[in-house]
Amino acid sequence: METETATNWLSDDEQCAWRTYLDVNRMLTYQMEKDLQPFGLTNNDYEILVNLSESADRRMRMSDLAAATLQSKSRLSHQITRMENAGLVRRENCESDRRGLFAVLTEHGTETMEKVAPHHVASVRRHFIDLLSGEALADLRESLAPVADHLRGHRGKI
Amino acid sequence: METETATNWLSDDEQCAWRTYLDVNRMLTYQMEKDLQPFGLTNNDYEILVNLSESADRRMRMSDLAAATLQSKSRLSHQITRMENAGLVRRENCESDRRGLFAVLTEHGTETMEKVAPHHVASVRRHFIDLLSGEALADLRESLAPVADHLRGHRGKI
DNA sequence: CCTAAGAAGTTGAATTCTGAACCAAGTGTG
DNA sequence: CACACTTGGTTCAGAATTCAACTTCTTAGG
Repeated sequence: METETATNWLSDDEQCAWRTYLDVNRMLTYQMEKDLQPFGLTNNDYEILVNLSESADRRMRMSDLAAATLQSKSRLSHQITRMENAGLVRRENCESDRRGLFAVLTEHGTETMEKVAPHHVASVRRHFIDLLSGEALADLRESLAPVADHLRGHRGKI
Repeated sequence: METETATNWLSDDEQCAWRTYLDVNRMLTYQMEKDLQPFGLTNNDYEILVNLSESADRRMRMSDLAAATLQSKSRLSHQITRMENAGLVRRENCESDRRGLFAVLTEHGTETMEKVAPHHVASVRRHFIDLLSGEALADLRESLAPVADHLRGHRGKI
């Protein structure tokens, strides 16, 4: 009597879709990183800058920023230290909760963001957005949104 | 006279699609990593194992493996060293080109692969494939394939 | 042949990332 | 109020990654 459940392997089509997805993923990340390099920024740096620049007062609590970027507190702490040394952000105390800190975009950080953003958008267009039809893009969003929701609800679980 | 070209910012829809894509990307990577952890493997480890196990004689030249996984030679070298220490692969000399080395799956590597693969497939299904309809999956593949081709042709360029 | 150029890999130092341990400050409960 | 518990964040040590030499072997030219 078979107790082990037979593995539900991926069909050829599924396999192919999955691999394509993985490939795009990796190559796109790689390319974005390359396109950011001339400006002395990494993908991580840029993501922090985006998050801060879109927040009220260009500031975010460390833990919110960590959650938003799906990084560990530890990693974010290091990351912000580096960006602080680069003059892009600074840490500021939180009045209402004295354990807390804000990461705040500096003037230089803001300028950097304004300078780099157009190039980054161009890069995103060139290597992704503009290669998809409007319909394909809409489909992509609709297909991926439930996946995103699923994964968001799954944080930290097995 | 304006010499600078106005930036072609992303529309709301484009922005949303792009962010969803990025989010799925990050969360999915994270989740795959977590699901592999109980087996003592990382995503990188697993990818190497997949590549090797699908190759003739369960072996690949170091540089081919590096190209296939989009890693630098250096990184792959370190990675293989680690996996060698874990008994998953071994290095073997190449007869026809004495500079060359093969990374070869060991018996233990093969067994590990056989043990882990079903769980990994289940994970891929649970967090991605099974959340998409067959049609969505086909669309995804068709949409992403040109992106993959574009990026493949772009390796290393600005 | 002999040499220069290039390809295959490795190595080592500097940087980044991870995970656990830690400190300090807020929260809630009897 | 005092206690334990949680939350916000940093720090340290160990592991992984990057980057720039460096070694060995191959190949192409003269």
